[in-house]
Amino acid sequence: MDDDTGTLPQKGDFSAWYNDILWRAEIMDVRYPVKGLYVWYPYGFAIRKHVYAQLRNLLDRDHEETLFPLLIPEQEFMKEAEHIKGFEDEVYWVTHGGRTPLEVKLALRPTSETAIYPMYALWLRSHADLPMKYYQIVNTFRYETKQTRPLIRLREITSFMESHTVHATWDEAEAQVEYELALTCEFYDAFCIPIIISKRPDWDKFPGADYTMAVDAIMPNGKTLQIGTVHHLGEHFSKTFSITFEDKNGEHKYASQTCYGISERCIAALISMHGDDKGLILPPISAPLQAVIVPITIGKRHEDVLAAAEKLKTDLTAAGFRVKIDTRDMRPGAKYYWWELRGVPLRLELGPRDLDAGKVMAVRRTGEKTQIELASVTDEVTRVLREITGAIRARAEEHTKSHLCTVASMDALDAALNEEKVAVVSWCQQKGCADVIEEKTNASILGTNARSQYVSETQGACIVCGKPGKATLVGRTY
RNA sequence: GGGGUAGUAGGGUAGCCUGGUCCAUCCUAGAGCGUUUGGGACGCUUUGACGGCGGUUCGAAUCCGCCCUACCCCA
Repeated sequence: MDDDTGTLPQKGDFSAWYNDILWRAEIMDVRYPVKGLYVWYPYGFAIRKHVYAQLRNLLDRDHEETLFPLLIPEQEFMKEAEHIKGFEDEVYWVTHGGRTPLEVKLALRPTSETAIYPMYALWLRSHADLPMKYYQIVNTFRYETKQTRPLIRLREITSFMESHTVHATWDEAEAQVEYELALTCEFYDAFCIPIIISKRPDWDKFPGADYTMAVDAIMPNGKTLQIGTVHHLGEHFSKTFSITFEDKNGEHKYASQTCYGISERCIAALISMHGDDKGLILPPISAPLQAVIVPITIGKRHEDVLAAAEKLKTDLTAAGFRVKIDTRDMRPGAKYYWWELRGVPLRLELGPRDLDAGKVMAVRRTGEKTQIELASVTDEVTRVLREITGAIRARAEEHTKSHLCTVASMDALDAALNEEKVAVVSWCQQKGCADVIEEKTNASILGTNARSQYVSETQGACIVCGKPGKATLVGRTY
């Protein structure tokens, strides 16, 4: 393959690859003239639609979807002290209605606790109302001061799923945290994205939470991307917002709460984890088009081939697949590259030769090329798409496994990080030792209590002070 | 938070210091016509820009001011 034909940067240059593929594959347009705000192209939005449909399916098992306002009055926003401290530098304020200054400033939600919880206080009366499990998928605004990146660090998060649950006891809320972590695992597994769950250190938890469980994925360059969080809020917010209920004995008690969030970073992970030098690779469940039919129309067989392609499309569509025929006036080769860039999992090439043989050429985005019988095409496509999903998952797992290692000294940690790996070290859980680790390695403590099939819980001596420590993830982060 | 560099058509560049053109230029970019079509075809025709607002000037992509945006470095 000629070097000068591929214009997409190699995936090894991940940052350039990522920026380039977003517009080449028509996912996001970064040219909107406000910093940190980006535009979804229709193709990108179609991917989003399928990803979020899956998220809704999972949540709808036992949550209910709702919708709260974008604007939050200042006095509500300012109620919970820790929460304010965490967000006040990043809040956009609406100060005017037309030309009239507002008496009460209105915050554009950076997250919705302070919009939702005053209403929860009104809605919750009795233990019979519990548990309450609601979620919404909305945009949120944060005035990011660090460098913004499409889908990753945004001033308008366009697709923030936030779940807010209320429970009678702290233990029930804790069980809910576990349940939502399990949902997250299932969600990411559907898109073949390996994740690592860990408990964030205290200084990195959500402002106003008892503790934060975070979900990270390892990007191609070894940096981690936080793609989900579940927070146990304890009674911080219920005390502030008077979210109380009458228990069976008639006593008034504060509720215990959780919140849980996933944003369009999940799509950044989807793109980054699976794509290659040729472009996107979309797991079939997320692909706007699961198969594209490229008719090879030569000479007088035009009509025969097109008719056969139409029938093939009709059969596959009836079987529930998302399929399109590419009838554009382009050479077939150009179409192949076009759809490979956009990550379509399966290409079906249908020409006169195939037609005579009663077959169609099936080319997988993951590499293999086989002939399948037209007579049993829906069964074959079902099987092939399942195998493609399996191949994508295996590749992602291999990548994640190869970017993780366990080390026992600062030097080894530094070396591992420079090899673009995430490391597991023993750490005594003292802030002082964490500062030493973070400063010397220019990396971050991700968390403890790691849960991953790739990381084993180990006990050992803290790599800084030598006291007994716990297995802790350290990595460079986005 | 502090500092630096930059913004020219769909994308990429030159021009700017030293203000003055009828056509600036390159492309896997756009539009049109024709010949093509089993892994990125070719010919011809053609469109299109100086980030925004204001200032200086007979005249501004070029000089000045403010703003917006992007990228890089340092905390």
